[in-house]
Amino acid sequence: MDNQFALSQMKVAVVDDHDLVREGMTAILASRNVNNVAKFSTAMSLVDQLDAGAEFDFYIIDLEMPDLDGFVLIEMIRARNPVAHIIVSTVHDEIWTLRKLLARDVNAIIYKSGEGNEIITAIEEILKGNNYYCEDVHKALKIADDSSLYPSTRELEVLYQISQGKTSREIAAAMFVTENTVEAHRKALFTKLGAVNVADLIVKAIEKGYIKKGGVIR
Amino acid sequence: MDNQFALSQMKVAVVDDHDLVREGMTAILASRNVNNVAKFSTAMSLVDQLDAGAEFDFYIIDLEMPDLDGFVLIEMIRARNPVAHIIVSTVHDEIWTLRKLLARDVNAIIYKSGEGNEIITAIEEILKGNNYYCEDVHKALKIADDSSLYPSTRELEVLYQISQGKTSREIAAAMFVTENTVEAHRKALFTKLGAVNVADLIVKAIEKGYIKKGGVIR
DNA sequence: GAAAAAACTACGGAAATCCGTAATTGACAA
DNA sequence: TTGTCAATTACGGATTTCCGTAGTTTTTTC
Repeated sequence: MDNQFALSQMKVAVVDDHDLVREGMTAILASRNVNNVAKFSTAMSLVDQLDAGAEFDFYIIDLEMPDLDGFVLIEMIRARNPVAHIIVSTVHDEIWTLRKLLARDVNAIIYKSGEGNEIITAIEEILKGNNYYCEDVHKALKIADDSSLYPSTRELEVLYQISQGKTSREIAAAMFVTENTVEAHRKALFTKLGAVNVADLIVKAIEKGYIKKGGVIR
Repeated sequence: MDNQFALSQMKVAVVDDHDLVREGMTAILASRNVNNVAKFSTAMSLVDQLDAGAEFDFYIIDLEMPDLDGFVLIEMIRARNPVAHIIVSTVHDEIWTLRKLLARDVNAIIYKSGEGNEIITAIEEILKGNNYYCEDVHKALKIADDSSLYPSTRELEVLYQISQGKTSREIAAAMFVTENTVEAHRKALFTKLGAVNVADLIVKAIEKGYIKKGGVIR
């Protein structure tokens, strides 16, 4: 089987609300003779097409879209096309996001900041029967698996409460534990994130993706 | 003078280290028959070309590049081509970024998240002799001009230091003022951002774009 | 079923924060 | 020129954070 030939035969759906990204992705695919590309600026427009009988070999999707949560979209695609090859192109390196994507067994994860032809590599690997996760994903997961650096669930709960402006006393009340316990978790967070005070803690937590802006940690 | 004709005649330089953005921008320009586009993945590769005698009508540049600060690039372009039309395409909505861009009198500011053909609008406006700043820029500046909500320069300096994990005492030493002064600025920040403590202050400051989150993200 | 990790509790004390309130100086604008 | 505003300084006191150290209980994992 000629790989180059197989690649150019693929039907691809690109879902991204950013014009720039959508056009860029299409241009990169076109440079490898992948011309059968359908562009969608909203999640629902793709779902509508699928319900109307459309089928694609690859779905390149963004996680943040105005009309639908990316994870919901993944499940909607899978419901309509169980063997769908799903490639997630994102800017999120939060460990939660990655874990949720792996749990949903997406076929590839690449960052938008990566090299353009990484998308080609991803498609080729999937055609060979492999999954493709970019280098930074592997790195993030490696760090996360090192529990000496990665906060526990309980600690992340405290972290979230801190980010909401709660004091240790308030957090203790909300979590039904003593203030001492909260202080212990707080202490663990400091050492694990290498922070010197709350301000530093919050900055580092956001940098490392433990807190999303305005979001909930799951 | 036919505007459509003028547009398609333009020589454009696109500088962005992201493959996706560079290709996307080029594709959008091509859709309006702007085909004389040179792509640069680093700032210095453009500067080298300029030194070798190249000239462009429009420079579409990103602010964050691995090899050179965006503001430095702007000045290097202007030094080589004083009447250069510079369009900044960015993700930064921090108010001082915008202020610095306006101070350097760039011809257009657009966000990467915006509509694709906004870049066309920008070029057309510049050809008419106007500057073009996207809607969100106007909004950000409007909020910033409401001084009752917007921190002063001095307060922003303190805010930055806080985000670096510095204590009031350390900040006072660094800024050559008393601890009391720092506390006063800190207090003003709290009321202006509506924060209840440092953790909250940092979260809100990042949300509002007063602090950029350096490092890990993207 | 034992070892390891996570979760919880405790406490004393130093350091830093947060709060209210108030006053002075200099610059720039109506 | 008079008034507003940014920037500065001041202080006492309550609250909260931060640090070190140390122990118990529960849950997970091999």
